[in-house]
Amino acid sequence: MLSPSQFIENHRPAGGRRSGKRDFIVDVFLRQSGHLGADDLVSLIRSEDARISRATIYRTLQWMVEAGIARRVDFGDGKYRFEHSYRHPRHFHLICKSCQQSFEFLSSDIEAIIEDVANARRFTPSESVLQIYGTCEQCQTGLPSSVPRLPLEKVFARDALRVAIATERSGLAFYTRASRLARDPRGKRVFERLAAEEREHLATLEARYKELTDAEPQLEAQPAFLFFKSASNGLFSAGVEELAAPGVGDREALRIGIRCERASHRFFKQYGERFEESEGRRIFLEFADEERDHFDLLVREFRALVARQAAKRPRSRSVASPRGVDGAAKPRGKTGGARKSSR
Amino acid sequence: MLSPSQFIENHRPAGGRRSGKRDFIVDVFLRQSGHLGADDLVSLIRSEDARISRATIYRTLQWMVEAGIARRVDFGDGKYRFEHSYRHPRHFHLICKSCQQSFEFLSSDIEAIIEDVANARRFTPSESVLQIYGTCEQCQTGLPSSVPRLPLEKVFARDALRVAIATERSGLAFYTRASRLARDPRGKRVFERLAAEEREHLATLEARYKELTDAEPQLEAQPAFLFFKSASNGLFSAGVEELAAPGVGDREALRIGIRCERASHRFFKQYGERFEESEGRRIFLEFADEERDHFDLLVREFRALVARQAAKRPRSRSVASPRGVDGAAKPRGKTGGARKSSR
DNA sequence: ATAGATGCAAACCCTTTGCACATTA
DNA sequence: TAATGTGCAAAGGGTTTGCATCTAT
Repeated sequence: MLSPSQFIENHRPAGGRRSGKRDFIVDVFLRQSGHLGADDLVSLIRSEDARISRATIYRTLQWMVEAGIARRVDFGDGKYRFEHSYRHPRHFHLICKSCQQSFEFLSSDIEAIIEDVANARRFTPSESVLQIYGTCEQCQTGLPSSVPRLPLEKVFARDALRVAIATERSGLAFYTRASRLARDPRGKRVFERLAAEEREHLATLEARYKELTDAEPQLEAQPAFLFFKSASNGLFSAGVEELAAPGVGDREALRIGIRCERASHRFFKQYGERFEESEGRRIFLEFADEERDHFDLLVREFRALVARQAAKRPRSRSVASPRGVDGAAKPRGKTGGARKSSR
Repeated sequence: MLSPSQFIENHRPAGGRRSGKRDFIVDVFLRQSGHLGADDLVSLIRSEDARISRATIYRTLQWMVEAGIARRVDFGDGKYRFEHSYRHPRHFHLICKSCQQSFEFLSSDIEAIIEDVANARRFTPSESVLQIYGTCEQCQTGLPSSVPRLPLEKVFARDALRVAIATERSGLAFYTRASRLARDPRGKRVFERLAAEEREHLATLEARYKELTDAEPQLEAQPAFLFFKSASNGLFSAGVEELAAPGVGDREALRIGIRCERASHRFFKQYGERFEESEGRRIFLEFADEERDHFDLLVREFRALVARQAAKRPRSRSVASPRGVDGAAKPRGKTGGARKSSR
């Protein structure tokens, strides 16, 4: 896992030269957790006993933003705030108008809609800002928060694990059911094998989750950071239901599995990649790889099944070949048998 | 329909006194369609040959914002812009970073998620800002837009009608199917009657849609303003599918209808109410009323059915009474028959 | 008569910049 | 030594405000 200084080194642009003051400012800044105004940073620096001019602070903030170390956010009150991106993914904000505190969250569903809207207008989005203004719990009740705020980094990892676990669970349900339904003995074995794998992964993930929450007892009580509603019941839930439909044979089951694994792979890859280096990112990317492996296995199996069926009934009706994990139709291997088809 | 001056009068706060200059500024401002910076408004005023000081413009803008005539928006480039709210509902923005043009849209799905997120944090939202920055079509292709931009007001009305029509269509499908399925002759008649009503309303809405688009040939080509994805296939679509499930009797059908009508009523009411006075708002609110009428009819019918069944089989298993249109359990009328139940 | 609206210029706030000086490679 | 970073103070842009002067009610 990246240390703060490695993080800075990775982002330091070429051609600049080093300076103790800048390093000091960056260091102080990275140690903060929330959003700072330029002025807040000046006071921080001053309090940590260093005499650095306001202009340098501004220039360093700009430097950090350009380097990708910091993000500039605008809460609409006429001054900019800055947040660092070290183990801190891009996100949206809830902003309390009365105490100016802010809370962070991320919603994959909102991001998906944003994509849709932009597409509909043929607009190429580069960055989206969503701010919910209002009154926070404390300002309303007057009571202090019952749970102290933990660093976002941990909550993020927790939520990433939760999403992965939900997906794994629904995957397990899917393969268990599919293996029960399967008629073809070879297909049955594949589903059983996948179910076993899911069970194992699930155990690993749950252990990791336990480890994380044991180390930080307050962690489970923290409010959510990731709002991945469409994924929160597991990306295979729909597939499980589809299995229940009458007339679903081995081939259909494979196809559904392929679709779910592809969707799942894409989901975890997409989010993993857009996150900053962090445990959450690692969880997403590792999981994406696993899903890709399952995907590949299922596709191989699908091809084999089609080949066997074609051998039995050479004139059977043609079958669409599953597309690759990234959506394009995969060039068919030498397995042969499947015929190109419409629909 | 409200005229601009009525609109202003409705918003004018008590206790102020009238002034020709302010009136003039407001008038000029309301005649604009996009977003103006304070300075743009100053130039506009100057070009319309009036010598009004910058300070007065700023003060009037503030006055309008407080009165609800204008909204202040922040595109993140260090200056505020203002948009009026006359026939112009709150919305989100797509902002082109290269030409600074902005495009407006509204998504009920995003707003629903925002609610969820705020709830999860026990945060009381008062206002949400969503801005998608990026590059617009023209700036990318270099070509001028093929369709000239029409006033938002018309696009809004068009989209409101589209949502209403989709709902009406799905409602028609629902009642047609339900009437075919119904066993009880009285239930059948009710469903038939509702299907007939839907057909009639649908015709009215479609005529209105045609009228609107005939008057403005470019209207249909305008990009969408309302992104009501979850509603765009009609709020009864799920209900139609549920009817197809095995074992759905008259009572279940009524129940599904009640649920759909309630959801539909709420949806149209909620949005209708939050829109500024406009044709779109009227469409939403009128439609909400219709849905409420259907809801009431179905509930009466449900009670009657339960009563009849109870008379036949006095010891039948108990049945939940449908809740009122606003979600709370309705106080039962004198119809009697239905027994309080769990579940 | 008096609260409220207007004009002018100055003040404000946050941020950027010009220029002389210091530092790093 | 040549390019880059720093400090200071001044400028910048957008917005607000104090105060004297009008003007509606």
